[in-house]
Amino acid sequence: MSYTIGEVAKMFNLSISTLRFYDKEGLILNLERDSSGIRKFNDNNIETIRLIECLKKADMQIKDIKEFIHWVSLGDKTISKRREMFLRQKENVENKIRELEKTLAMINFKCWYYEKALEDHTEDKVKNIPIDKLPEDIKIFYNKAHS
Amino acid sequence: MSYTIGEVAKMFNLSISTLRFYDKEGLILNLERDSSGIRKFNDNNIETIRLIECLKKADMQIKDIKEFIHWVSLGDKTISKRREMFLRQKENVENKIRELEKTLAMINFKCWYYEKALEDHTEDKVKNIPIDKLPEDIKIFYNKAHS
DNA sequence: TTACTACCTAAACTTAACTTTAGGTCAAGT
DNA sequence: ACTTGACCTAAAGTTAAGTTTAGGTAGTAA
Repeated sequence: MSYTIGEVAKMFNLSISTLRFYDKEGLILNLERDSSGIRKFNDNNIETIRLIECLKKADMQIKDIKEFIHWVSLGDKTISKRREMFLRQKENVENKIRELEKTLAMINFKCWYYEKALEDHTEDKVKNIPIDKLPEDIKIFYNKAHS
Repeated sequence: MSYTIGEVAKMFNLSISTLRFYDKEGLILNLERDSSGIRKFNDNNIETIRLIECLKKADMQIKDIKEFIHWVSLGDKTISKRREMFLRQKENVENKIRELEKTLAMINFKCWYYEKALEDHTEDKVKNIPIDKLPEDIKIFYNKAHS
């Protein structure tokens, strides 16, 4: 199975120029072309793009993804390096999830706060509720957001 | 209680120039100065910075945070707008967490993959295991990453 | 008095990750 | 024959979010 750049762009919701940019950066190993120079993406290339998207979500930089791809091209002698990279990224993403859960707690607190302000037609009342007088479930959000 | 810019920078692990940049952008309302022009951050300003950091983690842009802060300055008549903004951000962050959980599944799969490759001293064996022959717990990672 | 540290401003610079532009090829349809 | 649409390249441009630079003030410590 092989795909054109336009098909792949739609598949991943990336722009065509982004895919060309990844290719130019050397992120997509063994990307073949037809006789007139048009890129033909195979399933392996698709998996690479899925991986790139994954590593981008983990906030890895292109230059580091590039380095990883280079290790792949060096074969079995870099297995250990690559494993360590993924172990680091695992930590990374786990931390990021924890951070986002704190962020969500802050946002949940604010949602409650503005719900209350909307009921009261003013912010003044809810603003002055001391922390220990907050409803128990809301106090949990507040404390998580400030931890 | 009031704090210098250096103290606040340490408190949030931000650079001093970042805090000045936020101030210049108008993100910190009612930030006072002493007689020689030195910024004095009060508890309210500190809460604002905590909020900015939270909204940044939700991937909100400075210009949108600025808009929100502007709404705050307009008082009670913008309560509804502000509430809607937090409701959108809640969706946003929840999606982000779901995405990161998918990312984590991919990374967990890769960790297993390279663990196996390390045992085998080669990638060749693990690379050729068909999806339906993967250990059940690993198949879960694989499927989640490809969902 | 001089040195040090922490603060200040305005403006120029940086960086990553694309995106846009300008100009071109190629196959298919009318 | 010609137009359309999808592809191509190299190179310049964009954008956000800071960071750095250059030059200055103010309080303290030896």
